[in-house]
Amino acid sequence: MAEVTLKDVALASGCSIATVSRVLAGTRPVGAETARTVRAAAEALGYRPNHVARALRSRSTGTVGLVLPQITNPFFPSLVRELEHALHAADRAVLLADCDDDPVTEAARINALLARRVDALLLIPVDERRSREAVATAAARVPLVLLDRGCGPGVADSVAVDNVAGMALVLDHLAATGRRRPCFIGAAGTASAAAERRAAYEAGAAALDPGAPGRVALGDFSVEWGRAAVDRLWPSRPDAVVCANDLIAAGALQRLRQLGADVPGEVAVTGFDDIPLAGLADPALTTVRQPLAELAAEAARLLARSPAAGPPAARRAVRLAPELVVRASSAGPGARAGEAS
Amino acid sequence: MAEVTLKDVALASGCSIATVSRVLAGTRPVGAETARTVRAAAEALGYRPNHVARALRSRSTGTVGLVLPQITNPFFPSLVRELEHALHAADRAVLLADCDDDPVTEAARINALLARRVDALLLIPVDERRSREAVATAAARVPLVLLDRGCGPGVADSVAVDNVAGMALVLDHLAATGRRRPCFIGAAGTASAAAERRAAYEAGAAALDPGAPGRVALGDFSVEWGRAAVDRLWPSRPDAVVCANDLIAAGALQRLRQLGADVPGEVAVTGFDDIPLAGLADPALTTVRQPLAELAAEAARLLARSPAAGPPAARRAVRLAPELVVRASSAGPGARAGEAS
DNA sequence: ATGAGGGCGGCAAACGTTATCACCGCTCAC
DNA sequence: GTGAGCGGTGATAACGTTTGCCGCCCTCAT
Repeated sequence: MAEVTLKDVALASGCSIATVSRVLAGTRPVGAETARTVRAAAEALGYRPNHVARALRSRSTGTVGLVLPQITNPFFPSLVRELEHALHAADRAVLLADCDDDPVTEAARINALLARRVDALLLIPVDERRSREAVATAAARVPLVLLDRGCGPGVADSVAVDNVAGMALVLDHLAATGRRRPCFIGAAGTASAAAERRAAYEAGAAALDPGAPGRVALGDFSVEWGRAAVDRLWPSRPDAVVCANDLIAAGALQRLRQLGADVPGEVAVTGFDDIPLAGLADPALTTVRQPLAELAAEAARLLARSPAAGPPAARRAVRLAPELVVRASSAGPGARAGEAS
Repeated sequence: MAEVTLKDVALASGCSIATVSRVLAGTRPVGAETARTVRAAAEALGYRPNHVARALRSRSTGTVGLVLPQITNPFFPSLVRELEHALHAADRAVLLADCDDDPVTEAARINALLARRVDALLLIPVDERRSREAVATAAARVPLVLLDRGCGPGVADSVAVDNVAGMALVLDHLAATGRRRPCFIGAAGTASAAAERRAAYEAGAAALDPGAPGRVALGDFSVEWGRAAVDRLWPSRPDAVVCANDLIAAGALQRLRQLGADVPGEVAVTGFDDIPLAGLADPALTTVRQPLAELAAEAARLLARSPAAGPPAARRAVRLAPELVVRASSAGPGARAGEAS
């Protein structure tokens, strides 16, 4: 039951510790015969390498920290899943940290992870501005990749969905299905997702109808705000409600139904992110799906880069193309509610 | 920028490495004057202890593995959040592993975590039977606490909600609001949550109405099954549909509405777990809330115990009391749909 | 005065690996 | 025939801590 170490295997296979290490780690070529003997001995003794010792010596823990604002935000679990799988495939373990949507605990968690000597950090910043300092200092110590949301220019590498393209998909779809009077429920603040989606809507809607690009209401990314915004926007009778994410859309949908509006007959509703809830809403929500697996793969790839790599200008910002998922909530204006599905 | 170690601090403060270690770790009493000097030096140099070296020497990484079936299951994120917080409060980092609902990858992840020398394992087993072996061997190596679901008797300590009590709360509530012809949509299989909730329903319903304890349909814990089960059960016109979890209930609700049933006027629907979706459903779902924070705290507490602690008989199985959350989906039979809220 | 005891502090040995260096024996080319 | 080159191997020094043990000095009781 005692822990079997390299020394034991060396003893049992009649060669030196160094050789055993080389065989097992494959660091350097080693004689075929010796290799076989060593492997047999290791197997027989049930040797399991000690990652801690390895980490101490090689100065690399094979561990990456994953820091996110709130795991309970329904958009994150799917992303976390993809990240976990991508990283595990690269033999890296994931140290999870939940920030409670608070920049202060975020900084604390980052430090805790750094103290644990993570090889790299994957981070979804809580706030564009208030996360910046902690992120910047962390980025100076380990490779760091920003996910989903940005954090100011040149702070670190980042990978996210192309919000502008996504919003364009939505507007094109609405235009193609005959909607002419859209409005937008978005989120205030400078967070990249909020700002980009908002700007993209305004640009796209203006192109759609130069005369009246539709009203815009700004709150936060929540169901409650979706409900409240509908109360504000519905009186002007838009024929499409474009929402900055699925939570807002879920709230909007709920309130519209309570108000007796016919979705999608009278008004279409669209979301963004394609969280699991989107397919379950009634009517099912048309939305923009993020390429989660690709985002994760790209993030994992970026992580391989060196820590203080070059000047800030050298930061990369990867943007991946989203996909439109058309569901019942945006069926043609003539359609009656519930007709789809 | 080079890493500052105990040696540097020792040099700067004019005492030995051992003393510095003792001051910083508080292992043994040390002179007040010396302590101050050391602390000042450490502060000045920006010393940050190396957890890896510490782990190697002290044979404890301060890390626990969290293994779960599928982070995308909407019940888990809230639980993960509580666990992360509870563990962080105890200065332990969380290594996350997602099993894709597959016992084989589950075993692989457990081994990977063990190789990383986690101090303990927190595990939500994928399957009552097929997870058993991997769990048992893991439990022999480190303290292991089973969460939410059991895994056979005496395999490891476990902490979960009291499913029987929860189901009783639901049935009492339904009886009190005049429902007399309940039915149950549950999950097949031996998983503890499925089996316990099913058994509890049967016992409770039989007590409610000895003549006809209501029909039971068994599938899995999914929205799709909820929809399908309603098709099977609705023809017999129950006045309450008791679901084994919220996903099933969401599906049932959706299908019932499609069929034109009046919820809750004609038929009440209840769920279990109180996932975020429950409050968003329409009508909002009456359900049983799990005491997540308490579950997490209890799990963290149990983790402190020793590894191969005593005979299997000594395993503890903590059960915590749930809470009934009454929402619109089970308002009195006389109520019209949408009247609540 | 002297021995016992206790509070502090230092030395050095682990912990289990990987990395550096040297060495050995062989082949090949000159 | 000898030196260079090279694949394979072994000693051994790190990596940064914690910790057991010893020794110092000061105090107090005898």
